[in-house]
Amino acid sequence: MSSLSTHPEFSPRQNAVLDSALRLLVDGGERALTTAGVARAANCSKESLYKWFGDRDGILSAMIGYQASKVRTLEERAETLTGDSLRAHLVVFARDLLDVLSGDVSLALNRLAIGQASRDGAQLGQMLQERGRRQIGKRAGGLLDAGRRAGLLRFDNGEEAYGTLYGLIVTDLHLRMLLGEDVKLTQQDFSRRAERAVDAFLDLYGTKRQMAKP
Amino acid sequence: MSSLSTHPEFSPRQNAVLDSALRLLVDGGERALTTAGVARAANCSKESLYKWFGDRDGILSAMIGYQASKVRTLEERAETLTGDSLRAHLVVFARDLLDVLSGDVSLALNRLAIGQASRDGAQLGQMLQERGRRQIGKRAGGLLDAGRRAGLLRFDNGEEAYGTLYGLIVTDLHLRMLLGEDVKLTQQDFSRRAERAVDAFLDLYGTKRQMAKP
DNA sequence: CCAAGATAGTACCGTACGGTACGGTTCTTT
DNA sequence: AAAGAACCGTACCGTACGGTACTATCTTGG
Repeated sequence: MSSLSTHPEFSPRQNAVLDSALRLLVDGGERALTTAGVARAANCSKESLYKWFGDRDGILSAMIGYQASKVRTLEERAETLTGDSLRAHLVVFARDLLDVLSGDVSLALNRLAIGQASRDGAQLGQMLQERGRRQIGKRAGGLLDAGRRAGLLRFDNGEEAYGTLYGLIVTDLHLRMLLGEDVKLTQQDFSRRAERAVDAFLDLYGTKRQMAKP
Repeated sequence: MSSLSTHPEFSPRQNAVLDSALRLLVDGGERALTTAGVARAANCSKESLYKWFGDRDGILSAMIGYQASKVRTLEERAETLTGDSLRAHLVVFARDLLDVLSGDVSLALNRLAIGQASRDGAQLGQMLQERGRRQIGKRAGGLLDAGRRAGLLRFDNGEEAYGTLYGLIVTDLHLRMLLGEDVKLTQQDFSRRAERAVDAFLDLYGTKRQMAKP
């Protein structure tokens, strides 16, 4: 039970502790994330940990909230869209999405939340969903809406269109990385993957006929 | 360290034990999967567990191998393909894929493997990948190849085409379910989702022009 | 019927971890 | 400067779990 509702957040000192905890989680997985370990890594006492975050679950929640607050999705202004600029914006979005999903902190937190999903009624999973996907989904939604207003895209259901775009970009890559597949290997392919996905998406939802691949 | 290579598998009694263990895992998550718990649920002694499976990790590996051996992907013969029958086959495949991914045992095992991914060098994750996705991917590959031979599909890279199909079908649904989102809710949408995904796929890779949605 | 192996049930051991308590030190406030 | 709060470091407690040992029971083959 942590207060993650409005914007109380935490003090700089507490954020530093959360940073250490994230580092610990990334390096050693959940098994390494013991209260004693966090205290040692952050040079703080266990007593302070329990005072600040309540219990271990409170630390986990705080870690997710803190990380989400760090990864602010930059809201880009996309006016005067042309077919080419829309495609370029979409490709950038796709690359950013892939970069976020393949980040070690993101992967570690997703693993953590998935591991706890059957325990705590998916509290952490809901947080990740809310703070992570909703955020980046909003950015994509804005982009898609702008494309539609410019007459470049055609769709009725924005959520569905975004889902399609997401699926084309990510496919089963996220799951494979979560299962432990070497991330470095897959990262080399990101640019090509982003472009192919966007091309396919424009094939499906674009109003202008895309040029066929040779 | 378990011997999962060829086909030694396990005795009926041991399979029954693995069944109990899977039940336990599905009901209570990994925390509930203690050696004492498995022994109690299966009415066997801990000593037998360690004799048969070596250690706790051996039990986990055996569970994955056992479950994979149960879910045999039926290899369907798809000859004399027409445009309609190809679409029908693809829709069936999509539904089957969604059903498999949303199965409680599948979700529990994926959660388990993901939770261990940072620990054991992704042993379990590799097993799941190998036994799970490769299997169902082969079925899809056969279907796609048949479609291409019949002149109904056009693609150079079968893996890529399958990846696109997978992404269109699943999008981020698998991850959401792994994070704890209510599965029953999403299951209602499976038929529609399967059809939409296949339609989009045929839009991208089909040779005949699909009819536009009204 | 008996010996030998396998297994269930239980008791036991060591360790690791979540959570609490406490003494000593530093920082803040008045 | 004194008083008080915050905090670090450590010690401590209870429990839970992985793994082992032992005994009683059951099965099986001669």
